[in-house]
Amino acid sequence: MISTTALRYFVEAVRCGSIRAASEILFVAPSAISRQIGLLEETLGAPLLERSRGRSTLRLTAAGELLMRYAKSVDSESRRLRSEIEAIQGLRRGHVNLGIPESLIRDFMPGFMARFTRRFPGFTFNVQVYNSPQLIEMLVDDRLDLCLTFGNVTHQDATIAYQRLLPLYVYVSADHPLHGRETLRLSDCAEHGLALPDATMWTKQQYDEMLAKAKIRPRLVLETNSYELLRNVSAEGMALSILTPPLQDTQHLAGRGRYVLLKDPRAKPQRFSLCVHRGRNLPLPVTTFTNELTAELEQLEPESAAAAVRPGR
DNA sequence: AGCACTTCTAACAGGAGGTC
DNA sequence: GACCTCCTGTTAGAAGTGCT
Repeated sequence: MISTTALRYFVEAVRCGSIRAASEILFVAPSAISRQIGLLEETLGAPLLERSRGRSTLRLTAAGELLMRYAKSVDSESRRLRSEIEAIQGLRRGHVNLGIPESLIRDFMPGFMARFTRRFPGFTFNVQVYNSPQLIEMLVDDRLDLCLTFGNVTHQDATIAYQRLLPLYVYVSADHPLHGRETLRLSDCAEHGLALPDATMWTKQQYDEMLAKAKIRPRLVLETNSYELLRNVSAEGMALSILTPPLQDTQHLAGRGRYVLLKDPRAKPQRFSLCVHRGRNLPLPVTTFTNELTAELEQLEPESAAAAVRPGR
């Protein structure tokens, strides 16, 4: 019998590329994950991962590929089961108070909500757009049912329903000298103008530390509390900006520029989380919405999605 | 070569469930 | 309720690997 915990750990380790990274997502020690995967291998009688110490990433064996396929089918079946149970319960109406950061206004959320309301036409929404720390405050005050945030969630009354780590990218306009590069390092950006978040944004401190560690004093062209503006001034060629990739690999999100992976040891990936109020008994419609949202987010592969965003129109 | 990062193993702790 | 067993977690230390 395959343990669901072990299967969840295995999937997360594969998704993160390392047991260490998975342990941060799952909030358990790396040894616990290693042992669960070891027990899975013992149960199935075959190695699932090609491990190597150091900084190389985990690789799936043939048996591991089969198990990943099995895990996806289990996930798909459980969603189908949930859907059928919802149909039995007649769950087609409800209201959701949702909080999202500005960067999701055009990336992912509109498409997801449209798909969701096609399935659940009786649902209505109130969507509030704020910075991540403000969203958490609103969540724990019960002004929101759930919220999506970037950055570490440290509030003791907020609990994380889903999260993943997103690598950092540099947004480069079509006519910029760095436009053709496959990857960039922080030192590559040093001689170009940068547009960065201002002090009201939680990412400012992270970026400041990152640039300081790289011994780079950026030529700051613009500071703002708007990620949309950061992206748009970069698209116009005014400056480079450091951003997370779009969650959805739609061409139109690339605009006039492209996202180039920031491949630098000092560039730590950003945490992207779906949060709910700890201990709060959520209404069934909100739980349904949360489950659907989580399921869709889990289907997304942000790194490949970002790589797929090619130089645009 | 030294450091940082990672995985693995052993020892131990605590919770849940079963039995008396 | 007390005791036992099993499961799953943590911590500490060893050892391998990659980067500078």
